[in-house]
Amino acid sequence: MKKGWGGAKIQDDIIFNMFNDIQQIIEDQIKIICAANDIALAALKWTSIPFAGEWGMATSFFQTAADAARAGQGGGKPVPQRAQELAEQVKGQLGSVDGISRVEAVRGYLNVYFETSSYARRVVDEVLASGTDFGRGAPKNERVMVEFCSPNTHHSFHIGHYLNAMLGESLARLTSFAGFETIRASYPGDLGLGVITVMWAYDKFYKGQEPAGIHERGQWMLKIYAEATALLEKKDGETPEDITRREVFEAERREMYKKWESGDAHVRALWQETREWSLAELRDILAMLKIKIDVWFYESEVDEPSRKIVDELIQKKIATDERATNGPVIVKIDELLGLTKDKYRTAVILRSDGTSLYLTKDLALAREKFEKHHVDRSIYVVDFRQSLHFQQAFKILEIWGFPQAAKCYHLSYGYVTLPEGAMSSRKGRVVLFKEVADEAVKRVLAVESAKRGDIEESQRVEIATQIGLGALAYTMLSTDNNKDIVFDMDTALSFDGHTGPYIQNAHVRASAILRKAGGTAESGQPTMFNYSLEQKEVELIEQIAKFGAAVEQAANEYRPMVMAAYAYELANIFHSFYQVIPVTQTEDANIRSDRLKLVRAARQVLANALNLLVIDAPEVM
RNA sequence: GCCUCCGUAGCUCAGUGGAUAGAGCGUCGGCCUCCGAAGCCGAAAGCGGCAGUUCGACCCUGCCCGGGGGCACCA
Repeated sequence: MKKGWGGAKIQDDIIFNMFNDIQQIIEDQIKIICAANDIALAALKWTSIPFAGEWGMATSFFQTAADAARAGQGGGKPVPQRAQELAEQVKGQLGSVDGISRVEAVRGYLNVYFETSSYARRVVDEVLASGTDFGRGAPKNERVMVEFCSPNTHHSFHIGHYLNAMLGESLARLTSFAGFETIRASYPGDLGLGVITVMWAYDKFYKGQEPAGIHERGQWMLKIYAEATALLEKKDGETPEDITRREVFEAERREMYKKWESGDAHVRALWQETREWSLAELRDILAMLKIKIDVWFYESEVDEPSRKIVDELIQKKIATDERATNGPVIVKIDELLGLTKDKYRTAVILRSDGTSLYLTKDLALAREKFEKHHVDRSIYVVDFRQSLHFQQAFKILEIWGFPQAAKCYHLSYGYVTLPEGAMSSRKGRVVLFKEVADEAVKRVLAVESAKRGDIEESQRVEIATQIGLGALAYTMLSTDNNKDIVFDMDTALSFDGHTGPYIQNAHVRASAILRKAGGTAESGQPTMFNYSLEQKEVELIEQIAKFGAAVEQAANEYRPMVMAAYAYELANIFHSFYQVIPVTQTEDANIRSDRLKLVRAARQVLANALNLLVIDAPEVM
């Protein structure tokens, strides 16, 4: 396990969690054989056999051989050679096991091949019996809160916010599916200088001119922000008049900030109105993305209560009060921990003027999450620039005495950059999500109309929306979160290859086969698989069986990308299967029935995986 | 200076302490009288550098080189 909480290490053998009874029998036998031959067996680690087309599990004897060599045993032979001898010895003495077709010893490995028919039956029947619950983890008795989708108000929703939303929602679906009780929380930043800047410019230059549409208004506010920033910014070659004007503007903005803080009725009303515009846009986009936030924390509502924790931290000798000398209240984290090098450094938790900071609020909010919402694990989906902030916050929570601090996790992610460089709200150079989404749907619709003129228009639009958003979602989730995503419109909206639509298309093809076969034609038949399965069938069944392990890994490591990779792999195998394995045209009725079941199972797992990626699974496209 | 993330094929990205390092795009070459070609099959091409740990390192550790981010009253 690379990341995530300190839970149990993910075992490779979870891949075989449907068959761990068989694995246990083999393991017990190996132990008996080794004991009988006076071999000190090292811990057995099982992996899947890395050769396509055959299905089984493997373990190596390198560690056991190395241990023996270190102990002066093994006759001084090279480790690989000795490992091979051990593998052969075990193979020779292993009795026949029900469900195992054959065993081989190769290059230090013991390969145990499953008897194909019985495993195919188990996998396919399990999927069909569980349906949308296939792959769901057992209840973990822990409550997880995922805080995500926390844009600042008074700006429009851009693709950076969209990346955050997709990461958070996918992660929430993953933790929930893996068995954790999951709460989705949003924490919009609805105060601060950026907010005041927009209000000032609106009030002074644009009052009452706002467009009616939710998104038009959001984009319009972004334009105002960029304009206001330009007006307030020092520039080269300013005339004295320019400077005077700029200073007057700056004074007006400061004045408005003060009025906001003192609760001035006009400024507060202006704030409420403009703030609501942003929140309305946010709610609209969340609805479009099928994201339901459970708990809303507004920065403005955390601000005042957060100051109360400062006294407590001073009392507990965690914080140092320097206000007597016109200083702030600080926490000398490194000093408290006795660290000599700069690591967590010193954090300010209250300005010298008595106002709170981002950190103050996050500390107060964390306590509320723990005490009021009884959160055991707290995940923050916030970009990587704030990693020091969260390290400081988590460390202070730990010193403060919250055991949950150990289970706080900052899911950081990289920038969404444009081919021409970084986005910048201040410069107004941002790619707005709504524009991209509209363009995506438009492009898909063009393809759709050309290929599927037979589908009626209203349905075409619906499908195009599913495919367009699927392409965007997959672009966001298929790169690991610690890397920047270069957002190129043509790449993000491509529908070929390693994309969301490719996976959706596999689901569509599976649906088409089942449709053609006529509903549940195969459902009354017992699952047999008592014929010689083709390589692509075995590969497909194997990938289906790995779904539960992928869910566990993605949830445990907080990495939606793991699920994105799994889903692509499954789609890829299905497409290959589709190409070479006839299903509806199979003459043998029993084989046809089994293959239909396999297709139904594959479609189910594709749908389950897509759902975890916040992507719809259409039946036609 | 300190902390942190990153460096894998021309480009964008996966991946593993051990059996042949995988995809997509791009390039080149095949496949629609056969469940939909948003597809399939094939070819060329790769682990930044130097040490160390280990039976075994692309993976772990240290250093170096190259790039991003952060470092007391922004969020």
